[in-house]
Amino acid sequence: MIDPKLLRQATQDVAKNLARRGAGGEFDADGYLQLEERRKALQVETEALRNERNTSSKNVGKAKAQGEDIEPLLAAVKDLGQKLAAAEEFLKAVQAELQGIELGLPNLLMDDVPDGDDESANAEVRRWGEAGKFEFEPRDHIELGGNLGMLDFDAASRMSGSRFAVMQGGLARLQRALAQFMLDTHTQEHGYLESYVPYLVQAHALVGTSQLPKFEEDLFKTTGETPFYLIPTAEVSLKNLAREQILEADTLPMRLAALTPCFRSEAGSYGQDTRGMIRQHQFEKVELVQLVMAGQSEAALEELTGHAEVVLQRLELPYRVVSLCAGDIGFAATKTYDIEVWLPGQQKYREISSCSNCTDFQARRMKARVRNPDTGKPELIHTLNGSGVAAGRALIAVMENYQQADGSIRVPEVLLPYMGGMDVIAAD
RNA sequence: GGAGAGAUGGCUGAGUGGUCGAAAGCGCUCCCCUGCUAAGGGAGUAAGGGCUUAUACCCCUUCGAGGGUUCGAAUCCCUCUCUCUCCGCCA
Repeated sequence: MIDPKLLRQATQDVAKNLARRGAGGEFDADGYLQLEERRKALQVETEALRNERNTSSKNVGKAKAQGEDIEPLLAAVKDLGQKLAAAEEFLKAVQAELQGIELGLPNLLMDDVPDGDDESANAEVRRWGEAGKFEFEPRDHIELGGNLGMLDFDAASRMSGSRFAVMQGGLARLQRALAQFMLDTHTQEHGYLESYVPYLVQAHALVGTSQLPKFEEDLFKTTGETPFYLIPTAEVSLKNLAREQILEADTLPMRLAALTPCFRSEAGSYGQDTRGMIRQHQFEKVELVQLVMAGQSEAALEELTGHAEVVLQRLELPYRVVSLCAGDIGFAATKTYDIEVWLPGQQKYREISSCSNCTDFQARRMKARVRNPDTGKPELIHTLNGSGVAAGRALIAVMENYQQADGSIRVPEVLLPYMGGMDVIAAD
């Protein structure tokens, strides 16, 4: 949520910033200001009425204590209650309407976010590694996995439908090895606290991280009296650890990491990446989260992105980092770097990590604060997150980049300790 | 699933209809005292919002959540949620 104070004091500036997002940034500034005018009038009126009622009631109490006749006092406040109730109802409605608007507005963009409508306008920041030269025609992961007999989409679809995969044998182990390696790297070298967190959360947690109310269709939801949502990313669970907390300053920056499955309904992505494991309803991901003091989030974004890059560097996977343009950047982010890994089978760079600075946008929704040691006052923290990285996509990248002419897959050096002596994944 | 107990400020914990946003303690901040340290004395210390140039004053809200009774609710009534203990079941 954008700071409501900013929203009403610098409405046109906010509108201008949001407009950079194109389709996602619609904001009826005039309508908002009108509504805000009504809110102000109603709130002032309501609070004045409440003040009157409170004072009167106290006088009743005093009079009663002194044994005076309270009947005239009671008569004086008789119709106050009704007026107050009516005012409160109006105010509540206007506030709800305002909040609805506020919850639907995306975060303000940082100035250095490039202009543009879609991913074609994303700006490449840097490249690492040499996009694979093969002495043979590289296969994609679908063919590789199928030939190995370790990747089965048919079996998955028979029980679960499309966008699921079954992996077995060396491939299943390779994914586990990747996840372990990533988690170890981040916890042992980058200072992240390994965390096991709920995979099912309630709506308010998702409102906090801003998947709700706007993006409900992307989520899986359970039935029952209190519905649960399956987390689309561990970002939700990790960030909500700070929900409704006033953290001590010396606990920041807080670096949190978790390996979890992620569940996405992929509504609206019909026809995109229907083949293979790129876009699944369920996938494993190591997520990195940082909770920092305001003012430190810009540096933290660079750092966190670097942490994700280390994983790809150790795996010797070529990648590039792009800064997402205004039209492509996520709802909660003020700035996002995507890390795209080279996939020889597609001859393309594909997203494997997305690292975002969400400033105080989510913290405001979650009421996640820190006590500023200088002022003694609570202030909103800044939240950041990034994949470190998506295990399913890392598996694809390893398969395609480490494939050999005979269709076997070499195990990357850094994964050997996790593979129980297996250095090549080959068909039986 | 059954029975019982509970939910109050950063923490512990008192408070059963009216100057209670809330005793006391801990913690924290500042001051005093004392060679240092320890101990001691004093003062201050909830959050959110409104108004506002203002982090000043003033006002409103909040004692798990939501309803209700009342001129007035932390306190009474109803519903819900969560936590703890015991039993049952279970990985």
